[in-house]
Amino acid sequence: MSNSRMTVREIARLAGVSVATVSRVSNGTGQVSEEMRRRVLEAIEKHGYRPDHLGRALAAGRHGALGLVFPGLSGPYFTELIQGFESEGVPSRASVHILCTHLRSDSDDQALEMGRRVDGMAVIGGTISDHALLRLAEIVPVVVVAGEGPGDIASVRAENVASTAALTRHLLVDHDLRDLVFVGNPEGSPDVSERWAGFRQAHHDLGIAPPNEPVATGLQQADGVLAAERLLAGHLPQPGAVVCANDETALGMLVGALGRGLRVPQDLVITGFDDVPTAALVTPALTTVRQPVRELAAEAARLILGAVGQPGSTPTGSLVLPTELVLRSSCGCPASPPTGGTRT
Amino acid sequence: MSNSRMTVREIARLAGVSVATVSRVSNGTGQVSEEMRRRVLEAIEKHGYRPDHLGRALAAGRHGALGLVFPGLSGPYFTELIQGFESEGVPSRASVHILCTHLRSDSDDQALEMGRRVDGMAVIGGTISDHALLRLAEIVPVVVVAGEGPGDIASVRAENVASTAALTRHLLVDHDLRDLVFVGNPEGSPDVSERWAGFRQAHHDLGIAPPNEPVATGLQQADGVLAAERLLAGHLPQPGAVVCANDETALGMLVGALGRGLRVPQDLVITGFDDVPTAALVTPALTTVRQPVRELAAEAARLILGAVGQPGSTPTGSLVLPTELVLRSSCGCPASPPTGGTRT
DNA sequence: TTGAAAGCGATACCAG
DNA sequence: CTGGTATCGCTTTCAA
Repeated sequence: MSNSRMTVREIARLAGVSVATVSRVSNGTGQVSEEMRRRVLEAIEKHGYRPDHLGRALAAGRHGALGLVFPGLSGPYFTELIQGFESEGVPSRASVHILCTHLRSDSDDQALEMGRRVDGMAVIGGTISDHALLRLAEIVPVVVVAGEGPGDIASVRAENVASTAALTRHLLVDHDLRDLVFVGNPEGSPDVSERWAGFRQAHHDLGIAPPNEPVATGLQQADGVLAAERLLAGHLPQPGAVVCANDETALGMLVGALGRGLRVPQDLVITGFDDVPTAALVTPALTTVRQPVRELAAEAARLILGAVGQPGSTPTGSLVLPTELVLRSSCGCPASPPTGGTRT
Repeated sequence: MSNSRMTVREIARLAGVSVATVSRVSNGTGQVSEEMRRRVLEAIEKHGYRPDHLGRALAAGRHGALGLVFPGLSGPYFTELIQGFESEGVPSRASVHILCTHLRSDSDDQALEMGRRVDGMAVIGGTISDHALLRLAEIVPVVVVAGEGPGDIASVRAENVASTAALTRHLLVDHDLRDLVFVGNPEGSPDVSERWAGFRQAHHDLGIAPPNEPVATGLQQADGVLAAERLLAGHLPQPGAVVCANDETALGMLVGALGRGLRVPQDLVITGFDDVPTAALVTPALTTVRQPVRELAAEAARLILGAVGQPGSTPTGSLVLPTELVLRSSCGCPASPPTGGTRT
């Protein structure tokens, strides 16, 4: 019944009409008499005809697809990102291509190649070179997510500096902690770089001696566990608090600390960033900064989709979404804070 | 310099040759004189021409893309899966489309829609209906990953039953544990269903009273933390060991237990499944079953790619990849076992 | 070796 | 309303 080798021409022949009429019926465009419509619909139904995507795309000059380029790190952050992006594409019937550059050296070329297969792209900050980004923007609408692009390429990101500074200040002032250490690699991504900046800024603003170099590590949970080992096992002076670049690392750090018999927050204060689902559930619950990841991705998709129509109109401007300080017990705050968070 | 609006015709005109020659040069097919080749290459270079993907795909009758359908759960498992799949596609210059059904009701339709945009698809077991799978197989080569398809649709999965049974037996016999509880929802996915079966089988084989109903929960870390609450907070009889459906849940359970002041494995034994990176790093290290997730995805991609050439030749047969029992300390085994694991 | 022309599958303009 | 036909960008016979 459903032969997938059906074409407009075949259906037209079978229904005894022209291809133009078939096209009109299958797209609901133009005016078609009831009689014709019935005949065509019947033939379509009977043979299970579905217009070929390639033919349609070629004629329309659109791929009906969006691209997403990310480094390929695992974890809830990226999954959330993908889903936010993808769900925004659904209404526009745009499918999503993904590309995990995964530290490969030919990432630039691959991204460029993807640029010829989609109508627009979102690129996570720090995954490909600025040069490639610029070239990409000549081909399709591009927006940088969680980072900043060169030139006036649009970007969507979360507020990092002020919120991390607020978090750090909270530790320094409200809990009177000292010797904080930052866990994360500022070189690794724009996000971490900004958080590290906020961390230092808080120290500076309060006239407190600048912190030591960060413990440069990855953003996965395993990296957090490893960092815990490096930080807590040795005979080094124990830190007063550990400010992690994201929740995953913080969670890894928490497991590492707990597994070592340390009490959190009594023996060690730990904070994260993101507010992933697990953060609120662990004991002690993780103090962190909530970031609207899904929104970030959705906003990026919207920006791109909006520019797809007008040729040459790559979106511009940079959008910074607000974040929210979420005080829980891993920093020493009472278990049930009066409010879910403080707007930054 | 690099106008993206270049077409074969333009280049042909500019180089003073025919479109056929341009095509031959840009694809390296056929015989072209050195002189012509030089002229064409020059024009291509000068104007930054790159053949349009749509035109090429339409002419070739191929999309140059593969599809991956998954439920949309977060975590290292799926990321690993995506990357394994994607990296296998790269050599064949096939890009990857993804679709997170995310429990949506129209998943079947969306998957079918995707079927018309790719050359082949991998579908995670349990994400779409058998009916849809069958229809999909009429359109493109399909393989089910981590599950079993209807009819003779190919499938690639890891060995679940025997390995979970071996793990359970280890707990029951070597550690003389009783009152084990299984955490995971057998209805949720084929994988979990098989693991639950292995869990029961071990009890049966040893003539031990069958276990209680499983604690049906999701596969994310947060679900594990929640399960810990449900299981450990009440006044219910405490379980002798918790066999989790995957590492993520187990890790969540571990944090939950540790955060409650329980000692693992002295007060509670916890095991997982997958052997994600974090599993080996936490304290105590997690006893689990190693599963070759990346290989699973790569194998699926290979199967699909192999069938793309021959029309109508959907791959068949089911491949079951071996898993490996990894004994670490969360079950009570000594911290450094002599061997990394035992082949199942 | 090279070029003219016929598709690939669908859309849309322009007459009728 | 309906049908013929040019077009989208590229590949690939088929002759020359």
